[in-house]
Amino acid sequence: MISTKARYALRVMIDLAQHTADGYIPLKDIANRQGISEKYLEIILKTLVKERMLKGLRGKGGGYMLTRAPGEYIIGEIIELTEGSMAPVSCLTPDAEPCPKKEDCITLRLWQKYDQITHDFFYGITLEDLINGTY
Amino acid sequence: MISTKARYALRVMIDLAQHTADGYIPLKDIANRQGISEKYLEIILKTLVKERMLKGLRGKGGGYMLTRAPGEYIIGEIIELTEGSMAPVSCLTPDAEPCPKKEDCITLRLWQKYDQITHDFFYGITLEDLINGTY
DNA sequence: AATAAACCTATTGATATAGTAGGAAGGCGT
DNA sequence: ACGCCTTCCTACTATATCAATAGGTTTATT
Repeated sequence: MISTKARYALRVMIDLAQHTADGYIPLKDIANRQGISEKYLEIILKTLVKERMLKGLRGKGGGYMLTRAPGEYIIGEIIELTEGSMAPVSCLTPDAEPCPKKEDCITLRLWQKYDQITHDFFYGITLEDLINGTY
Repeated sequence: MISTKARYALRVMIDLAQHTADGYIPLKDIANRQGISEKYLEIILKTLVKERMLKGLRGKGGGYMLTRAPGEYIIGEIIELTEGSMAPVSCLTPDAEPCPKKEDCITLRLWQKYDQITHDFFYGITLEDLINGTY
């Protein structure tokens, strides 16, 4: 189940994409529009800034702003960034130690296939697609 | 992320399917073969029995047994039974109260599509497919 | 009667989630 | 220079879920 962190992140990105013309957007505005606690959003935006998904400017007239065009943001990237790996089982996470039962595991292929499907889906859609519904 | 409950359940079902000729299989045998704690497996098998996925027989010579042919078990059913809904977000679970922002929600369609893909994948594979690799 | 097995209720420790609190640092307008 | 606004940073907390454990009761077979 995808947690609020990734869902909120996505909603923030959409919000910013819809207000690119307005320059820097304060966190307060986003939080109000989206009905999310300011303090909690702060944590989420912190990671997005750290990963250069968006930039923040402090002080009066400051706020947040996208660093790329909406079409350049992959939905899968945003989710993985805030949520961690989307792997359906722990043995398929990037940092998982190789499973000793790997060769005999009948379910491994199932999870791998589902992992692939998931990846293909979320990496085939951009923020622009999401907003325009072209997917 | 799919939890151990559903993953263990699947492994138990596979184990039982591979030993259908041996009559009732004691929990201890399954736990030993799969390397899972007996006590924890008990909890999982309890739900599977309650939902008629398999039947248990008490007493000496007892154990667990499938109630259908492996081809009659849908993987998605087994997962949902042990894990609860596979919905990617809480607002898409069967018992979710209708979201007030439903009409404006830009991400709703994304989650619905992914939910559909997930459903199609796991409901298109049976226990028999899983064992034979025919999927 | 002894034994072996499923069945049942309750408890625990660890971890993740969602959110809160308070302040420090930086940039802007007057 | 000063005050204001806003991001940035560290730490804390309550709640829920996950994974597992413990101990006992019932049922069937030999």
